[in-house]
Amino acid sequence: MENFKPLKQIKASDAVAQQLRAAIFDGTYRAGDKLPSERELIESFQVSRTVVREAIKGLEASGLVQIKQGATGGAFVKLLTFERLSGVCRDLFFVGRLSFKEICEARLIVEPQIARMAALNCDEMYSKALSDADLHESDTLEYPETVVLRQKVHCLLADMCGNRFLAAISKSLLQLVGEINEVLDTDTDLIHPIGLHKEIVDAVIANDQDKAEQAMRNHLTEFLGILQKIEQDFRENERTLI
Amino acid sequence: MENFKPLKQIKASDAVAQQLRAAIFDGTYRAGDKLPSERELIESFQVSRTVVREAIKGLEASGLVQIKQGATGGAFVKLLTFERLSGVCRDLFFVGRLSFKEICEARLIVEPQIARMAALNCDEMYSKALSDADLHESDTLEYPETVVLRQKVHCLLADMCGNRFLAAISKSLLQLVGEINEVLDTDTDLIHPIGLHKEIVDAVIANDQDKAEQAMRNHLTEFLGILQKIEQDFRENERTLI
DNA sequence: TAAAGGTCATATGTCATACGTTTAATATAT
DNA sequence: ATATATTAAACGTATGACATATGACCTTTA
Repeated sequence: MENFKPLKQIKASDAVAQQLRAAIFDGTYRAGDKLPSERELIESFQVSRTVVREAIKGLEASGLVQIKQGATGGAFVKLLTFERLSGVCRDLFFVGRLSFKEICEARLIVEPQIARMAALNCDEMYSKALSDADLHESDTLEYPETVVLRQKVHCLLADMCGNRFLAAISKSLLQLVGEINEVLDTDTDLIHPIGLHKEIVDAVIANDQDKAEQAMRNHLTEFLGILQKIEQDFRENERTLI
Repeated sequence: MENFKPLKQIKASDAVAQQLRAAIFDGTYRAGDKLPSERELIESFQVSRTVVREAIKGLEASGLVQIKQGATGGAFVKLLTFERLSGVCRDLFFVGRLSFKEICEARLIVEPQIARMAALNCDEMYSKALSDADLHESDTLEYPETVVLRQKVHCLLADMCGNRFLAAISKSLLQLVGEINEVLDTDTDLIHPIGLHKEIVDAVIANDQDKAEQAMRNHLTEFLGILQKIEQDFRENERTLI
C-alpha cells in the first residue's frame, strides 16, 4: 500500500567521486586542470580525508585523472584517449572473455571500412605520411620499435578515417594483437614481411575506396590467418605442457 | 659510464592492486569468488588498511570487483561484461571526445555485419526468441522498459553473432544511443515505430545473410538519420539558450 | 655568475586506532 | 512458531601523526 521507495545508501566516497566526475564531464575541470587538493575537497564536501582519497583513487583507476605527488602535485584531469578502451580490451582478453579469433574477426570487419574511409579522406599531407610510413617500415631498430613501425600504416589509416571511435577500436585491437604476438614470440619479419601494406597504401593515396577496402581485407585475411594458426598451435602445446 | 637504473617507486596501493589483478587474471580468483577480507590482505601484504582499501577501491572502479558490506561482505570478482566497455564509451561521449555522428557511423558499420553473422547462426531457438521479441515490441510498459523492448532485437542479434567483442561494441553503442535519446527527450514511438525490425528478423530467421545485412543497413540508415537530425537541432537550440 | 647543494613549503602516501554501519546468522522471548 | 533482540563479521568513516616526493627559493662555492 505505502509507496515508499527504498533509499539506496550511497557511500560517501562514491558520492564525492560522482560529483567530481560530473564536474569533469560538464567542463568545470578540463584536461590538464588540477582538481582541488585533498584538503580543499575535505572542506568543500565536509568529509574525512579517507573519503576524499578513495574517491580520487576511483577516478584514477577509471582513467579520469592522474595523481602526481609533490609540491605541485594533485589530481590532474587526463585527456581521455583510446588508451582506456584499449585497457578494457586487454582485460577482457586476459580474463578469457575474448578469444583471439573474435579479435581477428572484428578487425576484419572494421579495418576494411576504415581503409575505405581513409581513401575518401586522403589528402596530400596524409599521402606523404603514409608513403613515409610504408617506406620506413623496414628500418631496423631495437625490438619494441620495429613493431610500432610495422603497425604505423594501420594507425595512420585509423587516424585518417575521421571517426575517433572506429579509430580507437582499430588501434586497441592492433595493440592487443601486438601484445599477443609478443607472448607467442613470433618473428615479425617472418609472418609479416615488408611490403604487405603497399597495395593498401597505393589504393588509399589514389582515393580508390573499393580497392583500398579490398586490399585491406586481403591483407588481414592472410596475416591474421597465419597468426590464428600459430596461436592455435601455441594453445595446444601449452595444454600438453600442463 | 655508470649504468644505474632509475628505480620506479611504485605506490604500495598500486602494487597491491597489481598483484590482486594478476591473481584475478590468472584464475586464482574467478568470477563470483571473494577476495580475502581486508584484515587478511593486511596480513598477507603487510601494509596498512588504508593501502588495502585504496587498492580494492581501484579494482572496483575499474570494474573488476564489486564490494559488498555486511557480515558476508567483501570484494567479489565480477564477471567482466560489456558493461565496462559501455562505461568507457559513455565517458568518452560525455567528455566530448566522441560525437553522435561517429557513434552512428560505427553502428552502421558493425551492425549490418552482425545481422549477417546472426543470419548464419540462426537456429530454431534463436528464431523463436527473435520473433518473440519482435512481437512484444509494442507491449506497453513503464518508461524505461519500453526502450529495453525496442532494443531487444538488436541485443539478440548481437548475442547471436557469435563474437562477443562485436556484441559488446554493438550493445554499448545501442545503450549509449538510448541514453542520448533520453537526454534529447524524443518520443520513441514517433521516431522508432513498431515493426521496423520485421524485415531484419524475417531475413535472419530465413538464414538469408545478404538480405539480413541489407535490411539492417536500411533500418539504421533511416533511424539514425532521423536521430542525427534531432540531435543537431538540439545542439543548435542549446547554443541559443546559453 | 653559474652550478651545485641545502632548506622549506606543500601535497600526496602510509600507518594506527577508534568508532559507525550493514548484514546475516543466531539466540531469545512471547 | 513467530517476532524480536543480540551478536559477530565485514566494510565505511573519522582523525591525527608521520613519511615521502617535488618544486621553489636560498646559499654556498668554484
